[in-house]
Amino acid sequence: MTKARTRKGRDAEATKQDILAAATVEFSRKGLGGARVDAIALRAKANKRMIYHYFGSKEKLFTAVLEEAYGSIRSAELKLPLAEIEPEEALERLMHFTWDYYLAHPEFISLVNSANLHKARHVKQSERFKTSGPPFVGLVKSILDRGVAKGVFRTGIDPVQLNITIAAIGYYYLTNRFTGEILFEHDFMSEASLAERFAFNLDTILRLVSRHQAGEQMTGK
Amino acid sequence: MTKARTRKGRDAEATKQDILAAATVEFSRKGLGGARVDAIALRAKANKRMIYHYFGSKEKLFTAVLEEAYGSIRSAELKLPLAEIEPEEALERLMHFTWDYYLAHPEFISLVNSANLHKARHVKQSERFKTSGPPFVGLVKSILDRGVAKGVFRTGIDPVQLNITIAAIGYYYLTNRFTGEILFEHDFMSEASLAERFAFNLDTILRLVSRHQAGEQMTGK
Amino acid sequence: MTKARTRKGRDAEATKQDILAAATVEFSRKGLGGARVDAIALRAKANKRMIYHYFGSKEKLFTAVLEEAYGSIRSAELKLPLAEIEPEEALERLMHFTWDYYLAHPEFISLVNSANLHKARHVKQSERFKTSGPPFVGLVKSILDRGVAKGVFRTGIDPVQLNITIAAIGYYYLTNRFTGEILFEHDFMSEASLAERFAFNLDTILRLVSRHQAGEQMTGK
Amino acid sequence: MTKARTRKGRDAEATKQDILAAATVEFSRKGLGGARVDAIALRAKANKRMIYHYFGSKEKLFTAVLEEAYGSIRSAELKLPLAEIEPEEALERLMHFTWDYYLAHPEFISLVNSANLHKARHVKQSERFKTSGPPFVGLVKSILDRGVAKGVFRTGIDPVQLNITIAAIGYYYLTNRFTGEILFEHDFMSEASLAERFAFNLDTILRLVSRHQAGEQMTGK
DNA sequence: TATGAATGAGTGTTCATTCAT
DNA sequence: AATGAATGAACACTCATTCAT
Repeated sequence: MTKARTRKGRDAEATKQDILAAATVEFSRKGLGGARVDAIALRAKANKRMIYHYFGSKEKLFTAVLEEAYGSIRSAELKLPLAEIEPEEALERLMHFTWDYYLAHPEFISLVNSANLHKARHVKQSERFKTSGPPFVGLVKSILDRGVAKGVFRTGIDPVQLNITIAAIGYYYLTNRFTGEILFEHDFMSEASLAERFAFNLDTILRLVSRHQAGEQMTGK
Repeated sequence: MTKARTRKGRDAEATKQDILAAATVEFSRKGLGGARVDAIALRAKANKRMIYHYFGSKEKLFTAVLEEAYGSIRSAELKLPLAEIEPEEALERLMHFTWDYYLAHPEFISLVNSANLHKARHVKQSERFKTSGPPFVGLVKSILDRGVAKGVFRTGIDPVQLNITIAAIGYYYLTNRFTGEILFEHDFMSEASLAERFAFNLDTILRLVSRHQAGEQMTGK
Repeated sequence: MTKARTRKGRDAEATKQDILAAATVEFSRKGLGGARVDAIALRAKANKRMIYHYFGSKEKLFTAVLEEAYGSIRSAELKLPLAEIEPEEALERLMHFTWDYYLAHPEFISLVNSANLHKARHVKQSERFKTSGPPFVGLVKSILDRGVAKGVFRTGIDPVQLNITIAAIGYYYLTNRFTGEILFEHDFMSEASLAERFAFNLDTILRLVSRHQAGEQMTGK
Repeated sequence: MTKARTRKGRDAEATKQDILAAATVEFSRKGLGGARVDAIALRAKANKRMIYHYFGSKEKLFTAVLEEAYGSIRSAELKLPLAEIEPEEALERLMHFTWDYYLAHPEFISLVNSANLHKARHVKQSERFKTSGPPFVGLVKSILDRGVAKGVFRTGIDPVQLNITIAAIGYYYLTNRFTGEILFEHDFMSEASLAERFAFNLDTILRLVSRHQAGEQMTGK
């Protein structure tokens, strides 16, 4: 309401965002090499020239897309109210958040793959990544610390490794689901399959961090 | 005469292998969209026309590369003498094999990423994948079964999920090491880091499958 | 009120002049085809739209630049007080003026080259060139006439040809100095080289017009 | 006859020459910035891709054109049998050659202008220019020396300056003929005008080098 | 079997110019 | 009078693929 913009193209910031959104889709679907600037312009309903006006080049646009993508998950993560709840539940919530974010933003996974295919060259060039503020691993570390203090988590668990493992067991399942479905002759994306996978992952992590192991199965399906 | 003919035939096969090897490198480094047929021909020291002669098109060459890559890891895996050893050690050996294979064949990881970026379209088109024989999950399943029978592993563990997790915790660490090193401000590829990661992964899996949990730490660093 | 209006009017004229000056630089450096409207606007610190407002198009701006350039040398030439001095010295002064003007305004030479690359199409379209007043050749003609009357210059010298030659021997040296320095392995722009060239040119012209030739060398180096 | 080439495009050297010839025309007419690669390909009846295959880039093609252009005039000049004739006539023949070459190859003049507009950057990059062999100024120098020895030419004339002046008085007239015709209201390219100009130039040079001056006019029209 | 030459359809990028305010 | 936003056509250059031998 407040933003009674013309919406017919004369809004610089809106155009820029349209391009960024379109580029996110294209890059995540085709990769950096396979994405077409023309296709991005078409999808953004913007003139191709505007892409160069606002972003300079295809590569710089890719960098901007990565900045946006990492920025989004980061700020969403920081909004999680994990400090106020018990460490066991906080860990579960964090895993839920990660898993749900991957499911809601499949383009994020593809973009991370693309970024790494190019050895994170674009991320390294970025200014915005340099000022990324508090260490990424902070959330997990504080949960671990609180769990140890409470006596429910083991000591000596490296928060970086745990962080990576939490990401890995969700990420890998989703990004490689296409070859996975062929190799394992298993449906990866049905609601039941997704629930099953999340439960398995939660179990994996809880067994990894718990001080005492509670029998055959720790979580119900 | 026969010799000359044989030599010619061998050269043809050698050319084909050269092209395949060169394509493997190019596709893994640049992705399908970023790889260049010219670059592959140059690297293979073959005439570009030979690529079309032997493989038909860039996409079919990519398919052939994937077939070769999956075939290689598969046949290496099948050579593992796991049936003859205790299940606990067999599991550890399987994890070692997976980890070492990823380290020795980084192009395999990139190719799997590329295959999935394209929704495994090339894998689906392949004839050789259809006749891939015994289910991929067989190894893990038999180890699990033997461990349960022996009383050292829990019952009810899904071998598919376990298989995926074993792959995930190694694969993710390696494929995303470039962005990982920036985000976590951590060296991912030093010998110590690699050893630490493997130990952590082994610990993760052992805690996941074990019937009894043995205190604070199951494996030494 | 009047002041404000006047100021605005002045700013408009100033903007126009800024654009013209910037365009002169760009066109002389890059040629018509190589000059960029953006670069001209940037250099003039003016909005690109102003170029179209004041000049209509890139080509018309080029025409305006040529008009300005020719107008400047013309009016400077007309200010020379050659009628009051002896013909020999007048000729030398005219040559000095031409040479110094070329040195002080290297962009003029480039613009003339560009104008001729386009077969003087822009000059022909110009209104201001049509009303260029007295024939260009007048100065040289009157000097020649006075020299003949005084008995120091030969008769029958075509003032048009002489005019062209005076321009040629300075112009060519300067405009082609870059390839010249390579071909002749000779420094063209040092103070000594410039002085040497001017002396040679003066000698050339004096020998051409003089009635009597005075031995081995007419002018000192 | 010996070259029974297919002439339907399968001759690499012929294609290369066609491109070079077409580029010479385009660059001389439009300048480096104004020439279009498409237009060159069209004129050469070659595929645009071939330009890049053989020459690498537009700029490198421009360099090749310059090399060819300078090479041509140079080798033509070297074929002149000037050593066997009297110095006076040799000088006249050299001037004739220069003048005729400019008339027969107007593109050469334009290319030299373009080369200098870009500060001879392309010439400097060229390998072929570095091995240009005997000094360019040699012809004029040997004529001057022989004239001095014979007693018909003055001593102390710098062959470099003379060389430049011989080129200048022909070159300038031709390259700037378009603006010249407007400024001087004079036909520059009629047969009579060309003859008049050459006579004037010959007179200029002969008066410049001669030991004794022979009255009002040295050469007949 | 092998290859150098050739190509049409793109591919990222830039241009002079116009629109809307 | 002045300007930031936008555009379509063109630009230099590249691609996967085919031709001719």
